[in-house]
Amino acid sequence: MNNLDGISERTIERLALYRRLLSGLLEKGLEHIYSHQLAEFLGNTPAQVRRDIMSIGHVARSKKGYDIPELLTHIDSILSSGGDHRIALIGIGNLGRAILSYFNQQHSALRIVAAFDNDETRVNRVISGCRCYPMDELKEKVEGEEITLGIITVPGPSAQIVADALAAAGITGILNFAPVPLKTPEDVYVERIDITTAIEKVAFFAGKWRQKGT
Amino acid sequence: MNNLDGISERTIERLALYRRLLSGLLEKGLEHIYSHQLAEFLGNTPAQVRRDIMSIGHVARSKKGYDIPELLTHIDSILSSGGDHRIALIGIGNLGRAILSYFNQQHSALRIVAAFDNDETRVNRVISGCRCYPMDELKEKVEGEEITLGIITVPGPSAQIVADALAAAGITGILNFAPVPLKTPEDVYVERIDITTAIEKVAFFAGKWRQKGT
DNA sequence: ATTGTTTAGTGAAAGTTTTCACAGTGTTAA
DNA sequence: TTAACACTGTGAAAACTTTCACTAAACAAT
Ligand SMILES: NC(=O)c1ccc[n+]([C@@H]2O[C@H](COP(=O)([O-])OP(=O)(O)OC[C@H]3O[C@@H](n4cnc5c(N)ncnc54)[C@H](O)[C@@H]3O)[C@@H](O)[C@H]2O)c1
Ligand SMILES: NC(=O)c1ccc[n+]([C@@H]2O[C@H](COP(=O)([O-])OP(=O)(O)OC[C@H]3O[C@@H](n4cnc5c(N)ncnc54)[C@H](O)[C@@H]3O)[C@@H](O)[C@H]2O)c1
Repeated sequence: MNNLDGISERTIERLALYRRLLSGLLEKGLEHIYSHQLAEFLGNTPAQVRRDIMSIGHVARSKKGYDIPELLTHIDSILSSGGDHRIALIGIGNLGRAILSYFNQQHSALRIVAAFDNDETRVNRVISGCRCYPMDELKEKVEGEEITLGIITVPGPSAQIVADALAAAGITGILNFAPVPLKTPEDVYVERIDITTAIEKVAFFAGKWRQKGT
Repeated sequence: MNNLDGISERTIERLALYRRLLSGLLEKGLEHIYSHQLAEFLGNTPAQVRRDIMSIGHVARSKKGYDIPELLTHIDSILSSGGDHRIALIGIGNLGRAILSYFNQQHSALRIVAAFDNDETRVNRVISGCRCYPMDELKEKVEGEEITLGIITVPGPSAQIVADALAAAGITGILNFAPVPLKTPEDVYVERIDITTAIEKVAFFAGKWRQKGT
């Protein structure tokens, strides 16, 4: 399922963090960085940093730490090796609009190019530079605009229907914010972000820690 | 760090899902459920369901499946064993407002009772039933309202400052949406949700799958 | 009652991820 | 030129998580 080329799912997540961090450091004019510095920034261990970097086959030319532009280019090439993606967002509610406004300020390789909703008062306009369409144009636009990923921000009860529509339209990856697990064909990769669960988890562990020590 | 009472971090996340699911099933009048049915709903395996349930020390009275009200009560007692929590949200931007509107429609044990921002045009009003205050009232309100958790929805560059302020005010758990890792005292539990990273991950794996098979 | 079926509970195996610890090597300073 | 040092790359161990596979017990049907 995962683990392409010996790169684990967790490592991919951290590579995205390294990229963002390195990119910022580069802008500040930094040229080199040690694994322990990266670890310090990311809150993990130097050993993990080295193993992550090792797993993409990177070899530092010198022992003055990693060459930032080189490493950045390398990580970038791994992360973008899945190809370019154009994204559709379904569910132009509070969360959907927040994501639209955030996302289309930045990021060039990953762009939300179309948004959809079944509430007709929310469509046929432009939000944060993104065109909004009714649901019955989904398949047409996905195919026409060569959209490959979908972000689901509709209420739980509608999420499966939307996922089915996305899969039928030929999308291969979904980011699901609805608090329900989705059933999709095997060739659709699904990632879920469950904000409510995350808060419940914090509540549990924060409470436990308060009761005990560390 | 984690694994209180032999309950792993992953299990806690799934318990939150079981709770939500069972709660819905109970409302539909269902009384019993088999591990394989739970697994079907959650997209995992019956063995994992049984192990999760076992790990909280639950014992099914009969073999007709789990008694839903009983199991729900038990899971609830575990998840709420961290105590009640009142929550502060910092950063009344697009994402912050989406979370406010969503959260205060539901959930009684976990409530966002105050929101904060350093932009004075955004404070001293009520959004989705939640009072908004300027940052300099943070400590006072956290102490006065007995707030124990914080949700950070400010831009990356401000997140650490806000985290420091929350920790100083005595908060024990943080949910961080800003795309930067936070440094906090050991007795503050931090969970991060990184939407950008999640999309990059989907892009990577969806792309890879498209290139290969499964 | 008896028998066959089905399911929860669980030790042990398998799989995954993180951490340890050290060999090898570039770097620096004398 | 050499010696001391510091850091990377990595095999191996440890820690954690999931899955397998079997036992025992409840249940249903006869
Ligand atoms: N906002 C949050 O902070 C938050 C937190 C946790 C979970 N979520 C989840 O995220 C999702 C969106 O939350 P929200 O607050 O933006 O909700 P919202 O009600 O503001 O927006 C939902 C949007 O989806 C549209 N929609 C409904 N059914 C549809 C369908 N079948 N096809 C197309 N569009 C449809 C609605 O018209 C609406 O515009 C929900 O599943 C919610 O549970 C949100
Ligand atoms: N909106 C999204 O979909 C999205 C996606 C990925 C990440 N994020 C992250 O979530 C966070 C919030 O995103 P957003 O879209 O709501 O941003 P936003 O700009 O709409 O809102 C940020 C809010 O924080 C306030 N703020 C800034 N500095 C502050 C400080 N020091 N103290 C108190 N308040 C302060 C601002 O006044 C503003 O109201 C950001 O870190 C962003 O990177 C958001």
